[in-house]
Amino acid sequence: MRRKITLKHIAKELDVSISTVSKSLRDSAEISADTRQKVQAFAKLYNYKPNNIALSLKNKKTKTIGVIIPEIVHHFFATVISGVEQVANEKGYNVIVCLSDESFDKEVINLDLLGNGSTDGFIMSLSKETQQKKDFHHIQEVISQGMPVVMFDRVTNEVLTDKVIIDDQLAAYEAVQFLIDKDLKKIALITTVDYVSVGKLRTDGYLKCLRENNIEIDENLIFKIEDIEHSSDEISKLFDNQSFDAVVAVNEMFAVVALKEAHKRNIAVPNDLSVIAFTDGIISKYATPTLTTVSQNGVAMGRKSAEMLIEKLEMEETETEQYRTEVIPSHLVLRESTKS
Amino acid sequence: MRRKITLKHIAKELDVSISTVSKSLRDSAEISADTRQKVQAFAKLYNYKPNNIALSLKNKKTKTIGVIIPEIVHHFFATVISGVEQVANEKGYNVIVCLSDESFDKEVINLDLLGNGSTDGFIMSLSKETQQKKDFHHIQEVISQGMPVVMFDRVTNEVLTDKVIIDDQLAAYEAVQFLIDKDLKKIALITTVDYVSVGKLRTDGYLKCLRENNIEIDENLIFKIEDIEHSSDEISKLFDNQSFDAVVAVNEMFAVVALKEAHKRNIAVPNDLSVIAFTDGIISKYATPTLTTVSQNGVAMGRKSAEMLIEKLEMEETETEQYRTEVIPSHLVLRESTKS
DNA sequence: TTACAGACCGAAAACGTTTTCGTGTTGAAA
DNA sequence: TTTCAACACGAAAACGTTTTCGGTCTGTAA
Repeated sequence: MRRKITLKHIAKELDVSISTVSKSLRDSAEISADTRQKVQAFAKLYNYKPNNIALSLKNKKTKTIGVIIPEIVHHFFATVISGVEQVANEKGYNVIVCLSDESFDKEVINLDLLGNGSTDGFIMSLSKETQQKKDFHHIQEVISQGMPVVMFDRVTNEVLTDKVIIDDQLAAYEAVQFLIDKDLKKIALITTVDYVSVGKLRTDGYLKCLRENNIEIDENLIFKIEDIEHSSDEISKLFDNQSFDAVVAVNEMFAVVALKEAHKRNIAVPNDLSVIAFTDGIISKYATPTLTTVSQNGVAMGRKSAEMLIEKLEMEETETEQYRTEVIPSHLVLRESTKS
Repeated sequence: MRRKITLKHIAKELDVSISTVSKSLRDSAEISADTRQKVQAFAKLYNYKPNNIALSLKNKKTKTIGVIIPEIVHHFFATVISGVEQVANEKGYNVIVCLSDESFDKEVINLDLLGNGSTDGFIMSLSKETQQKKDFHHIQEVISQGMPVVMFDRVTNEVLTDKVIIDDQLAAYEAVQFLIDKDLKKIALITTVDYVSVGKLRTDGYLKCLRENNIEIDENLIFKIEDIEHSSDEISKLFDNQSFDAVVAVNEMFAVVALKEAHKRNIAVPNDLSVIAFTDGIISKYATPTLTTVSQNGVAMGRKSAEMLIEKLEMEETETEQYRTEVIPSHLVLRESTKS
């Protein structure tokens, strides 16, 4: 097992100094063409590659960015990582992924661990628990130590960073307006509990749209679901007790469950019931009928996040503390679950 | 912006040597209780944390493992990462993720990049292109430099490593046998082109089972699809030209497309047609009807891969070159697309 | 008083780089 | 012959750790 070869090995073998080897490999004019050529040939032969760790230590840059997300088994987050990876790759960065599992403590641990030199900056989306606790000291901490942070999707205004979001409120507004334009008035909303920021915003958009269309808000049509596990029973109850001609769900799963419930009760979609889901993921494409959704372009969010972070990283330390919030456009993807 | 504090800073501030600080923090008996206490207090106050990069350089260990997968926007791979992350976390390792995008070149680049000190070992699943080219020199390369590699799912026998797989052939066999036991004889197979190792194995299992049940093999019922984009048209053709009473698909997407095609033609599932898919992912759960699948426990594969890799990493360098292949059990998850 | 043990601490090397600054040699110009 | 520039290379510092090996005290026993 050939061990990794270092400058020192080459130097000893060729009976020159380490400096000479280093300079030769970087084609410094300081070194004679002869020596340069000899060193380069030798290096190539033994497949020399500089040690990343040593470089990181020297340059105080790791060329890696840390991504901390609640979970990866979630199509949206997977697409975001994919986007991050694309531009990271283009710009010569590595991506190190950590999962918070929706836990505040794990988020703290991850940030702590990676914050000590492992990465140059962070891209993150808050865990549910963190959003609930409203405790952001760990994020503040890494920022105050000079690490740029970009937050996406689940963000907070209590800490100054760059942000990448979709305009959830507007998107919900537009989805509801779309339904109203089809002359649907009794629109149910299946959403999450309020502390999930995006759930809250989408609910706000829903409310705002109804209000502006002078449609009375029926609290019974707003259904807050805590966890996805029991969503089926819960949604069944909604169908039992209420009548409505459209449903907006804040995620795909809720929407599909509603779809199935309608199917079970012989309610025809989209003729008797229209359904719109948030998050244009894989489920929507393969549901029966396919789901009309609000696109939530994860790849674009990931790309934009990475671009913003890398820009910060490579900016001369001019210290112009400017924080931007980028809004990724979203639009309705029309499919079979709504009338055309 | 407080910059990161180092041993040197503490040393200067407290007017002792760096060695003393280092030893104090590790509670060495060499240092007087007084000094120790003072240093520790100071370190705590300024939230000192040792620099990971410096430690990596010194210890020649990074405590990170590299994961290289074809793509992440794919539920199965996401679950694998999740599994890897779980045990990595337990054992104090970080996970750095790279995507090959099914490209041989990107696989080489990633391996190359991370191989130079960034990670202690690799967990990977081959890209399609790599499987096609059968060129594994890049993997051989990192191995010969002393980095352990664990391959999962898409593996090759042409390079000696630990492996984690499911017995694809057996799983396919069992799925087909299940259908035969329900008295279904005309069983179609929707699979991928042969160079994808798992597609090949599943096809083999299908063939073997038919043979052993003395059912004549009808080549027209074996349908190889190159890419998922045009699968819809292709599968439609299959329905046009052939008649069959069951379908086995090597992935969820193919299965759902078949489901929809049947729906369109008023073929009742499961009464007139049974469908079984490979890869028990999120689509199967939400399809209509829900899909009976061969479970492919990604989390378990990820966990096992990580365990094997870390074991190798922490093994005394006894050089007992033993390579194991672990088979993750799979089983049928019965849902609505097959008769009970 | 001498010697020696123990307690306490610091210098320095090592990990693998890059880069600055010297230093010695050569050749040509004065 | 002297001087100086150009050329070719090496020594050493720096990044932040850990650890080995000494070294300097103080106090105690011989």
